[in-house]
Formats: sequence, C-alpha cells, structure tokens
Amino acid sequence: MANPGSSGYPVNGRVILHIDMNAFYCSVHEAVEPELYKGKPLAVAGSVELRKGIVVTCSYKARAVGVKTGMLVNQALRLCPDLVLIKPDFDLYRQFSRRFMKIAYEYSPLVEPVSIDECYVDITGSKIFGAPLDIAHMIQVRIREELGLPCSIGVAPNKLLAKMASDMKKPNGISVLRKRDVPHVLWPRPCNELFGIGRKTAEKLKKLQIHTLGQLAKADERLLTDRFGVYGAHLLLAANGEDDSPVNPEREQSKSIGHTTTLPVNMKDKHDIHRVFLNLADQVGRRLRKQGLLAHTVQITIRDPDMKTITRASKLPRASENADEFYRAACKLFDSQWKTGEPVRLLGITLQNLEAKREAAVQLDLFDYEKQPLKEKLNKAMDALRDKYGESVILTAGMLSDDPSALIRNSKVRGTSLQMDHLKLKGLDEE
DNA sequence: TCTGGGGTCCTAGGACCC
DNA sequence: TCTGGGGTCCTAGGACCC
Repeated sequence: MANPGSSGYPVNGRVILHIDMNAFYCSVHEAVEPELYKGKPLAVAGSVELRKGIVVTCSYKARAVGVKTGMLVNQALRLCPDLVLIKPDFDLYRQFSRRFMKIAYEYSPLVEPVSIDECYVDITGSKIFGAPLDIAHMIQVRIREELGLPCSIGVAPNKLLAKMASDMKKPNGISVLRKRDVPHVLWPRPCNELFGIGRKTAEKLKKLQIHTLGQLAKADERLLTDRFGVYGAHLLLAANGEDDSPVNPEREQSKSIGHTTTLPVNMKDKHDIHRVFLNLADQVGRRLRKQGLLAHTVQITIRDPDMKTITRASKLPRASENADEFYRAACKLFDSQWKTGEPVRLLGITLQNLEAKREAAVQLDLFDYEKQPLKEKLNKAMDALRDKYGESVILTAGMLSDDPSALIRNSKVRGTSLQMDHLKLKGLDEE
C-alpha cells in the first residue's frame, strides 16, 4: 500500500476484507445449543448412519487431538472417544450465514458472498467507520457478541491476498497481507497453498520443476501458458499477489440448487430408486420456491459402488418450480441410463439454469392455464406448513414407505407422523 | 483408509441454424 | 450434391473450493 499513513487507507488502490467463519457448522451448533455442545469436541458428520460417514467439519477441540475434515467417523472416534457427532442442518447454517453477512453489510454495500461461511467486503470507501484494522476488529467483535460465532479476517489490497490473510491466523485472528509481504510470506510455501491450485494442478506444476510459489512467481510465462492456457497467465499473476477482480455484490442469486445422498445401502430396485428421486425432487423444489426461482434444467447424478460418477441433464419444456416435474424428469433420465440390476451408491438431483420467478415470462399453454394456479396454491400451502411445523409435517405418498430411502429425508419422520392429519387440515384452512 | 454434500467455473463436442 | 465458417444451445465431465 502506498504510504497508508495513520488512516491505513492507500492513496490509490483498494482495501478488501475477507471474513472466514471458523469451524462454521460446529460453531453454529455451539451457539444455538451451548448447554449441549459448548467446549466439547464436536464433529458434524454425514446424515447417513447405516454407512460409515466422514467428518464434514470439526471443532478446534477435536482438531487438537488430530480429528480432521474428510476423516472417517470411525477413525475420528478412535482418536477422540468422547467426540460428539452432530447431523448437519443446512437451513440453520444458511440462516446464520445471512446474519453475519448482514453485519458486514453495515460497513460497506460491497459484500460478496463466496460460500456459506465466507465473504469479501470492499471497505475502500468506508473511512468514516475508522481505519481498516478497526473496521475488521468491530466486525469480528459484533459477530462474536451478536451471533456467538468466531471468525478470522484478512485485510489486503485485493481479494486473493485477503483470502490468504484470513487463513493465516485461526481462530479469531485478524491478519494483514500487503503486496510487499508476498516474497517472504507466500513464496516459501508449496504451490497447492495458493487459492485455486488443487492437487491436480500442483502435480502438473511439479512436473515442470515448480514446487514453491516463489518458483511459480518467477516461472516463464510461455511455459505456463503452453501448459495451462489462459489459466497459466492467471497463475503467474496470482503467485505474485496480483488480483484485480472486483468485489461483486451481485452474486446473490444461486446458479444451481442440488441435493445428493449416499444411500444407506447400495440399491438395485428401480422402485426404491424412484422413491429416492421423489424425495430429492421434493427437497430441491422446496428450496427453489423459497428463493423465488424457476428451473429450466434438471440434472441427475448417479454414483456406482466403485465411486464412478456420471451426470445426465435434460431441459424442461418450460421453467418450473414443481417437484413432480423434477421427479418425472429425473426418473426418465435415470431409466434411459441405467442397466437393470446395476447397484447404485449415490443419487442426486440438481436444478440448473435458474431464473427469478418475478422476471420469468411464464408461458402457459391453454391446457395448463386452468390448473397451474391451483398447483401454485398447493405448493404455497405445503411450504407454509413446513415453515411452521418443520420439514417432516407433510410427505408425499411415495415417501411414506417403510423402506430405508424414506429415512434419508429426515429422521424425525416417525416422531411427527401421528400429528400429520391434524396439521394438514389446520394449515390448509389458513390458506 | 476407501472416501459427504453443497456449490462455481471452464472446456469441449455435437446439433442446429444461417 | 457438396462445400465453408460463425454462432448458439445443450450436454457431459473435470477441477476446485468449503
């Protein structure tokens, strides 16, 4: 930064924060139910009990004894016998995600959500709130006091360095990374520590005798572009700490909404498999409607027991928000692909090509003109019910079997099914 | 050791149209 | 009947991230 002086703001250039929530899922559970979880070694692990799951996130207490993300639950329990396992609750995480980003938004309108637990904030114009470090500190304190959640914040002249900075001190850290720090902080590190370089790219770089970020920063541009195309030029800039991409607050609309589930046991029966799709279609449909969107494309994912994964997609005749249309499209795709008797390990439905319902020119043909509004009302009624009473209040007929696939949806099914008729009637009357 | 579930972005080929 | 080239849409898969 060019002579930041006492203000901490550069004469030219930007000030970017990267806010990274620490052990987000576990921290949320700790904040919501401290009496159950506070100070204990925690792990959020996959929702399927009948198969060995893996650790999605774990608390720092668990990390201290060697538990890591991606580890098998069994293995984690051997390392940490008193590990508390928690099922993921993505609705809850999304709710807390919105709340911490709202706090950031009070300091600048330029907030870009990157994922559920991190965002960039461009505070170049936020001088009235104080120096960059003061703002970072205020945001961190407010997130801790108002939401009960820890976070790390990186302060830098661009997004890339802010992201690297927030990673340097966890939990509860605030780190500054300037351009001039790049040679001594970044360059000694291996390539895969740069955001955007994964295992595959790191391996390819190794073959070019490029092992550290310093070597990458000084590599021949021709060599990189020959090997990686446009991406090569980007790599060179990134290793030098250069990144001029803007903080883009216009990213709030999802590009896709999907659900996948690893089945409790490998499935071979078409009807069982279709039931799982009904379940998945119902869940993605509900999330789609919650966001006021329509989908043009339905994609299914099929994984076999050897982990070989394929996707198949098809475009709907017109944009839709109805689970039954997603369900039918998914089954059709599956049936056209699947050879009878082949075992399946995982199934998924992802809705793509999304469009805001408000802006959609909904084209109703004559035949559908009458029944369309009715279906919409029914969707609304069911969604309202579930907002009020929880996900498992209403189930479509196909989900009410005693086969294992019905349990994937929600383990609370059995507990609430008795109240179903009562709630169903009450909710519909209100509509 | 035998691998979850949520995403984004990019590439590439084939179909189709002009 | 054979020919070129550009553009768009759709689909499949790979790499990456959290």
